Formats: sequence, structure tokens, C-alpha cells
Amino acid sequence: MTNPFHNIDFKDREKLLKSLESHSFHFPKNNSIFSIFEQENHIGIILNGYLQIVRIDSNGNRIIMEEIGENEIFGSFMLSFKSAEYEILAKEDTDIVVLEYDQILHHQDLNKKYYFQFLQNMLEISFQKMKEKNERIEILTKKTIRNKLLEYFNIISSKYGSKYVYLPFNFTDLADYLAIDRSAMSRELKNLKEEGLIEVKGKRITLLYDKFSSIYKMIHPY
Amino acid sequence: MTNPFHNIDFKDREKLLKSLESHSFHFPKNNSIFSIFEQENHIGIILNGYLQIVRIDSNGNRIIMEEIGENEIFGSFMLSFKSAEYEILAKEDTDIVVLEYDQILHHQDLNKKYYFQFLQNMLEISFQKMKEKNERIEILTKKTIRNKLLEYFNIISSKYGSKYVYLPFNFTDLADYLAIDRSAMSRELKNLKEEGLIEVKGKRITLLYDKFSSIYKMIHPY
DNA sequence: AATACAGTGTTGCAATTGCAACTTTTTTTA
DNA sequence: TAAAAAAAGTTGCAATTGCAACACTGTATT
Repeated sequence: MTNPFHNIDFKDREKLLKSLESHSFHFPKNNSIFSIFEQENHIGIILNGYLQIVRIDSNGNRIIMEEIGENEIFGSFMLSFKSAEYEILAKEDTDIVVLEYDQILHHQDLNKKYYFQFLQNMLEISFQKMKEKNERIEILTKKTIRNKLLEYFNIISSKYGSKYVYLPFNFTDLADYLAIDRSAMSRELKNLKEEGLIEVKGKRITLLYDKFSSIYKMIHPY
Repeated sequence: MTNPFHNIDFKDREKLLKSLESHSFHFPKNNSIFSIFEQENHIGIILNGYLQIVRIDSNGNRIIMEEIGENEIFGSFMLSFKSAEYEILAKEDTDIVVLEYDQILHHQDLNKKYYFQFLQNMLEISFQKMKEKNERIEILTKKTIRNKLLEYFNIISSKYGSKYVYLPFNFTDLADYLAIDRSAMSRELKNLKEEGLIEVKGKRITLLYDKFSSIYKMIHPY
């Protein structure tokens, strides 16, 4: 992920953060940090650590809306934290810096090269995030659990150019990310194993099929 | 949707488009405009008309990935048009302008106020689009057809502050947008009607339940 | 080390959904 | 305006899924 401060040296970064009325926060592991983001006008940037945005909807379903890591941005300007359904959880010790949304979009101080660069960086980060959202939508629009799992594996596998997929989740969270029932997912993973399409060792999944064949065939049928 | 040229007067707009190596295109209704966007480095802006980005995946499922209207942006920088699965279709006569992605992100001409303003506009548009993507994800993560429909209706209804929902799709496309089977959707709409939760007249749906109650109750039970 | 807790695996069963096939209605086109 | 095409409605049935309940395992916590 592009660094939001890419091409901005330390001194300029200080000036920038001051002019955007930034505040820094530290959140210990397992703390909920929701309260700061209830207002519309804050943009969070993660300096280190990572967060999960979790939604528990009116039917009691738990959904992992995002995992946000280093250099990524978040805030209610891009995801409405409406009602009491959302929780933002620090999965590790996490440092964030919070900026004023309006300052970024309506700043008029044209002669600052670093501000210019910052805008370009934010736009690039935003485009990358959009790509991820679309990938997520491609997964969620698959109609069976099997196809959701395979689409998810394929995307990660393509990203790293490897047949090994290292899950960033435990299996409970993976089910909540794919919006499927955990036990039904477990059942389908078992099927995939038994048919020889994947191999599972902890959080490492090995893809044994030919991704580019429209029918999923094993690489080594014997 | 914010206009990409908001706060940029006509003359500056001309200069801007020239400096970003833009090209304009016109596409008649029902034409496919895919070919221009196969490369990674183009950003399209819709001047008027609208487009649909449709995916037909390896299982033969048709999914409407986006509907893009006036002032909205699109391109493979935010949605990978991988393989032969995608089609971009002009649903009306549509004019677009195409810019070079790299020019926008790595332009160094700092003294141009209009360029600065353009970046701010693009960022705002991008954030709005992200919000829409997240709303879409909130719909798709619902586990039943009924809940997908109701979530979709609620989002539109909230947007306009009205109990009337005017569908931007025909029912076939709505099913492809919600990633559900058309006939199963039709069945569920019938149930909702019979239970008195909605009323359907063509593309206008009237919500008869109290949105803020967690259990969907009719407003007029008698 | 003992205990509690979170995560995982398994299974039967009922509910929901997708699919296929067909009819009816609406819209488009020649 | 007649014919063709697209969209919408309907239904039975098989496949898939969610749910609930429970056992097992590994990891924290005191």
C-alpha cells in the first residue's frame, strides 16, 4: 500500500499534520476505538498495527467489513458507521493519526508542494482500496460457498503469484468475511480437501487445481 | 455526485483536459465500449448518459458490477477488468472523456490552481464511490433474499428520505445486482407484498413497514 | 498446572435457494 | 400494427445452506 506520506520529508510532514489539525492516538490490543469516529469529519491513517471494522446487524450476523493495516485510511466518510451496529477493534497495539476531512478537501494553501503530494497519495490509496472493495464484491456475488472460497483463494494467490495462500484470518473470521456460516464453510473446506483441490495446514492453504481452467481440475490427478 | 470540474471555470477546464492528454468519445445506446479500457492507465469521466459494467463469470452468472452515471468516474485502476469476463455497456447515448491515470497522479505542475482543485474533486468523488461500494457490501452480506431486498430498499429510502423507492433497474437487472436468482427474487417480492410489507407499482416500491423497528412491522396492520 | 475460553470440526434437519421449464405481459422493432 | 424479443410471473423439485447442538483442541489467564 502506498504510504500517505510518500515523497514528503519529515519536516514537511510535521507542517502538513499541523495544518490539517491532526491528532495522534494509541490504542492497545483488543480495545474498541469507535467513539472518535462517530462524526463524519475525521480521516484516520494507520501508522502501525491494524484494525478490524466489524458489523453486527439486526439479525445478529457478525460481518467483518474491513481489515485496515499500516498506511491505510478509514473513516465514516467512506463507510457510514450508522446505528449501533459497528465496532472498530484494535487487533494489535495500533497507532493512528486523525485528520479533519474538510481541511483536506477544502484547503486552499496552494503553494505547499507537500500538500499537493499528499493529495496525490490519498487519491492513489483511495483507488487501491476501491480495487479491494470490488474484489470483495466479486467474491460475495458468487452463489455457492465453494465458489466464494475458490474466488477468494484465487485472488490472494494471483496477488502473490503463488499457489500458497496464507490466510490473514482465523477460520471464524474468514466465514464472517465471506458472509457464510462457519460450520457450512468448514463442511465445504472438507469437501475441497477430499476432492484433492486444496490442502490445508493451519492458515496455509495450498491450491492443487489449475486456476486457469474453467473447470477446477487437480494438477496431479493421480 | 460532485462534479469533477466543480470550481473550475470553462477556460481552465480546457487547459486541464489538454494537459492531461484527454480524449473524448461518444457511444451510442447499447454499444459496448470495453476496448478502450483494457489498459490500466485510463480514467473515464461520464459527461452525460450512463454505463453498466457487467460481469459474466465462469459459472455463467451475470452480475452488474456498477452503474455509472453523470459525473462519475471509472476505469481499470479501480476495477480489474480481468480475463474476458467484463463488458461495459452504454445504456443510453453516452459521452465520456478519458484521461491518463499517470498524468493525474504524477503531474508536477504545482502552480495551477485548477489542477489542485481537480485533485480535491477526484478525491471527493472517490470517497463517495467508496461509500456506495460499502453499502453494496452491506447488502450482499445479508444471508437471505428477503434481507437483501429490505436492506437495498432501506438504503435507497434513507438516501431520499422517502418511503417510496424508485428502482434504477428493471427486475432482471436488480436480481443481477443483488446476486440472486431472478425467479427466487420474484417469489420473495410476492411474499413481501402478501405480508403487506411493500407495495409494488412498476418500478415504484412503497415501504409499508417501520424501518427503525428491528422486526419489520407493518405501519398499518389493519 | 489448572481452568477458562476461543476456535475448530462434525452432523442432522429444516429452511431457503437455484434451476429449469413454462406462461403471461410488456416493450421494441420491422 | 403485427411479429418478435425481452421482461416478468409461476411452480415443482433437488441442491445448498444456516442453524443448533455438541465434542474436541489449542491457547490464554491466573
